[in-house]
Amino acid sequence: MTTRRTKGMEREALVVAAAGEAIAERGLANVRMSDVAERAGMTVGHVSYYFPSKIELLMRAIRASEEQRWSEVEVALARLRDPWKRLDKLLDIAASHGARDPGWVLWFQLWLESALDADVARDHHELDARWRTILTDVIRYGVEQGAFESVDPAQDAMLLSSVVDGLSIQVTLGSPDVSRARMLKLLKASARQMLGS
Amino acid sequence: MTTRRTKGMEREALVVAAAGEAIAERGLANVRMSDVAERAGMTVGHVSYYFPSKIELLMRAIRASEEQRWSEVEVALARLRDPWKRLDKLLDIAASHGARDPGWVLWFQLWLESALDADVARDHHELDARWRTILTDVIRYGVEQGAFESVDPAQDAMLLSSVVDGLSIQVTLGSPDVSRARMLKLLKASARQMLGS
Amino acid sequence: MTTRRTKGMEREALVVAAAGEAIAERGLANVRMSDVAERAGMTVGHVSYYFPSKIELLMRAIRASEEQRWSEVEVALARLRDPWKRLDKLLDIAASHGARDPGWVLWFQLWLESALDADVARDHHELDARWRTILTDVIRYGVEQGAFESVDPAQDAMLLSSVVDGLSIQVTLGSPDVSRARMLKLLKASARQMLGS
Amino acid sequence: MTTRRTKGMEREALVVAAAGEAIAERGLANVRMSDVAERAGMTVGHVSYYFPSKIELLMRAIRASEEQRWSEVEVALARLRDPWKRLDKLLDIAASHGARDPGWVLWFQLWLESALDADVARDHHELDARWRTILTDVIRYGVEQGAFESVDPAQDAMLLSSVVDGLSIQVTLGSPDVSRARMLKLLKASARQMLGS
DNA sequence: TATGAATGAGGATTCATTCAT
DNA sequence: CATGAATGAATCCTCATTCAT
Repeated sequence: MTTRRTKGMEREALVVAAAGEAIAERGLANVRMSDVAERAGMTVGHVSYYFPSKIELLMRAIRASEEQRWSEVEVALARLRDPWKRLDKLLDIAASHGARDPGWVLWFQLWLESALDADVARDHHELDARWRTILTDVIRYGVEQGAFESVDPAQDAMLLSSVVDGLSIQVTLGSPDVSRARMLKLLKASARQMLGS
Repeated sequence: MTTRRTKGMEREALVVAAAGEAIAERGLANVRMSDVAERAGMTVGHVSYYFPSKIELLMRAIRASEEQRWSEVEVALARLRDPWKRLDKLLDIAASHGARDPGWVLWFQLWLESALDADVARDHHELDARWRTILTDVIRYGVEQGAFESVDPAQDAMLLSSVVDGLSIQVTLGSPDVSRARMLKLLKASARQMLGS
Repeated sequence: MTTRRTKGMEREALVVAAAGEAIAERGLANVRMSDVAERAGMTVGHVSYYFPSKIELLMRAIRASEEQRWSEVEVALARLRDPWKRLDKLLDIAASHGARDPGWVLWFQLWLESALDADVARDHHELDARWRTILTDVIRYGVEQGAFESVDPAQDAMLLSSVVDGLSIQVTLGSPDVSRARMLKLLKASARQMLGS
Repeated sequence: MTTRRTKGMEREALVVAAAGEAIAERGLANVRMSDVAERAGMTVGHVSYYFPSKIELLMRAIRASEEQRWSEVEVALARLRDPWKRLDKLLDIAASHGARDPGWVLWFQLWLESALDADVARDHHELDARWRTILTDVIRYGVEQGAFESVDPAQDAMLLSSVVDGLSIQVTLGSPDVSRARMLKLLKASARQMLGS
């Protein structure tokens, strides 16, 4: 049963997804409303009908991408009881999945735009804080379970997520020096040194 | 004595510097040839005369910015004999100097463009490798002096520079959670844990 | 008792009124079907359902506005027996009521459109002639009553209504030189010089 | 000798003239930048190069049209010594020259826009005041020469120019009741009644 | 009747680049 | 070397109108 309402929402999500893909591939500045429209299988006018301004559409796209990854994390972590496995899984999901990882390219975009526009910066801080909260929670869980040693979980999360960012940049850019496998090894080693008892 | 040649080079450098500033402030996509021209005190036509294409100008600007920071590093490190002081100084120069640090905004731009364009990616790797080489050399020097303990200086440089990147992103974006002072403290602590004997 | 028919007519009138207000405030060219719809408390689709074309709606709006003022005149004049009072009252109603008087802004619009479109010009002449007829009748009434002296009432009406137009333009545009009060004084003085015996 | 500068000014004037014609013929809202460009024999981009916004171009066009008529008046009046001839000549130039008189259609446009936009209103008042000043000066000249009788030349100018406006509207709209000849006769009669001794 | 999603033609504006001077 | 007028393609956005529900 396809009511008008659900149809509208489906198409809206379609547009957001199309925009996300396009930005990850070509970069915000090079994405045309017509590219998004074409990808979403509708007319330019209609994309504008949903999203009156280009920047608005793009912000939505980035947020949608992150929300999807968050729920992925939630599902994955809920299954794991062992603190180390839980942490490893989180790093696995959060860190870049390889050259041109769309999610990470969106972050590159977000960093740049945040540096230029205060409104976007607010959005960035929110998204960023969310990831750090997730990591902090995982660390706290490990401490509670007696598996991790951490005097300041929030600070450790900050440091660890910085390493995730730094190495993911390399991986996303296809650095010859850092494969995804090596990145994960380094991340896990860092985590063990930081939290291991 | 101002020959035609030196005059030409001066103006060229002027244009490159102007472009760098403009990109750091407004972002590559929002910089117009006329912005650059205005900043450099010349006409659009003349900027085009020096740099036939926009993208070429922009790449030059980023490279010039980095080269300046490298020579800054070279001068500063040459004066210091103590390995820890040398390392601290390097981190001090390399890490972000605060919200909207122009040099770091250019890196944001570079990461993004590298993800989208293979030619730019090559340039990025070169610039990035250069920084890592500098850090590796500093670590090796510390090991030679008996001050640092490092089995794999290149790998430690990779990890440490990742933390620099990750935290500098926060500082450059004016994160309420990471001031420059706190970032430097965290960086030094990380370095000590990593290399301290 | 609200039959389907009366309900339809009510809503149609609502749309026409909304259109009139909108045009007076923003000008025909800047009025969107959606503006009218919003004002009338219905959807764009529904406004289009009543008025298949935009121009048609707008013409209707102007005519409706004038018809309302005519009946206002009719009611007011019927009560007055004294020729001078009747003339003064007519001038009072017909002349602009101040800066941005909606009725007069619609006339500005009508003059412009009439100059560009022969169909509209026909409508304008009709509306304009109607006003002049009303004025001519008032003058004739004054002559019959022995109060006015006029060899050619139609010509006097033409002249007097020209002054009304000319001064009302100033008042509607908020000219610092002509307040509504001063305009009325000038109008009455002109009338007395023209028709006074 | 065609320098770059004079060439630039010529083309700018060309654009302004083209815009004026186009607006008078089709109305501001229906004039496209491309219409103006085509008329002026250049590209749309170039018209925008001279006039960054449409409204700006249009204001310039109206002002240019009036300035031309003012200098026409100046030349014509300078030749005439007789006060009545001078006044008649002014009315002759100022009043509408027939159906669709381009200058008057521009005034229709100006009245409308002034009612909707305060910035335009300021411009209108300035243009309008200029005409009234010219008329006032002509009346004062007549009084000085002992030919006219006027207690308040400014007020008489206001009234007379109102009649000019009111009748010119009729003539410009091709009213079957007012030919240009009849308008001029009425205007001169009004002037004589108002100022005649 | 009433809705509002969808269309698609079109318009203003921007801007890198060229080129005559 | 230097200018800046001129180009014209490209792009975002608007909006009257249609039509399935």
